[in-house]
Amino acid sequence: MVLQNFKTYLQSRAGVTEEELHRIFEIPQSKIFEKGEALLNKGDVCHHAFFVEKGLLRSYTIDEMGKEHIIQFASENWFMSDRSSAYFNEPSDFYIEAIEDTTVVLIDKEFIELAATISASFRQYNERALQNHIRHLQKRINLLLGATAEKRYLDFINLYPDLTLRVPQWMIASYLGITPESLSRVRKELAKRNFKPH
Amino acid sequence: MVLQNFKTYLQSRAGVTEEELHRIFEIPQSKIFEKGEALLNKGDVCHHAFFVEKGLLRSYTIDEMGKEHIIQFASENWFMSDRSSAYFNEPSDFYIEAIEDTTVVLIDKEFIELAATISASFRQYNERALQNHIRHLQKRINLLLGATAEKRYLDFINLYPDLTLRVPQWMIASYLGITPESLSRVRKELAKRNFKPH
DNA sequence: CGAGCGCTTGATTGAGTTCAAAAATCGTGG
DNA sequence: CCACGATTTTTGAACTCAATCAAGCGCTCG
Repeated sequence: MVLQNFKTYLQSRAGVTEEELHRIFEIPQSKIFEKGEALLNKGDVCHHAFFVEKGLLRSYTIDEMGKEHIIQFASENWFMSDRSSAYFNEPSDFYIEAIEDTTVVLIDKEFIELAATISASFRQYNERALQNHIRHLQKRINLLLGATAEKRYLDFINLYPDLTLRVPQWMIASYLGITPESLSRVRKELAKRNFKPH
Repeated sequence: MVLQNFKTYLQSRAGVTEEELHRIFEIPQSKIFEKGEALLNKGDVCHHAFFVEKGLLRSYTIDEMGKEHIIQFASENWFMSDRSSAYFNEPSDFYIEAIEDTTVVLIDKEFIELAATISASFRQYNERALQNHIRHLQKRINLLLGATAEKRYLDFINLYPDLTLRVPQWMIASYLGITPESLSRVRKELAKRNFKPH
């Protein structure tokens, strides 16, 4: 059976037992998206959360000037979704796209509800995840309000050391809210000051 | 009885019935904070959500440079809390303070749980509020990533026309992530271009 | 192997900050 | 109710960080 990461995740993170797992696992479908392929387009209603079994996703918006702003990355064992769109059944404001060839588990509302019914600890976990999401967004706002380009980058590589290697630089720049050129200069400056990532 | 706003709110927004209201209303306490008084300090665990019955609150952080960054405002019929701190029982990263003399309803976990037990529609409403919060944070991140000072300000007065009049300008500037001087200039520029708020 | 994409580097520009000080507004005590 | 001190807002000038524009390099993948 594939989806080993997802199973392990449900057990170790969400506290779902082996037995519950069997009952839950009737449902989930997996799907492979190629590098560059879209999982969700602006204007579509988001019907799933995507659990990344293997690979790398990004979500992003495009503003009136045609510029991309990356909202989030998701590599192995992360979820990606447009919560607002899914919850309110509204067209999404953003895009979700595969940065690498990516295997995802499709998680729809029925799955969540079933899992929450079957496993109390899954329900708790889900609530916890929501709160964590808020905390994460809050922190990002704080960084954007106050921190310089360099601080934002340092925070990023600190928080997501694995992503730093896999995500193209211009996408990291977009996530940080700076231009690729600026990021290049920040990195140069850090290197000069003898900063070694990892 | 005071707390009329809170009652009306529960009925009209959260769909709580008159009958349920009587059972729920054993609990909530109200409290008055004077202008400038702190409702929550950094480092404290946040044990309540505050419903603003009358008045105006702000939440803000202070960064390493000693600069304030305003997270959120809350006037009548809004909630203010540090969700993360309350949920995870962690010391809060931020401050909550009264901008005007403010009457708040203190809402603790027991109240939420009781209300959710008694009223199904309250439970739904609460979930909805959480999702809305996420959507709101998301939007703010987008603005901070892409928009100029002017656009951010226009968005603000569009979203919170009432606050624009009651909140000191330097606080709005802090919320927008710009200096008071810059905001003053933005306003001047808008006035010159014959822009009339309201 | 060549075209395109991503990264770097340089020169220039510009939005917003900083510092300073004046003008306007607020609030509080007499 | 007025007056005075404090806070807020405005204005000006110099400066700074990051954006923009432009060009070149190197890699990859078709």
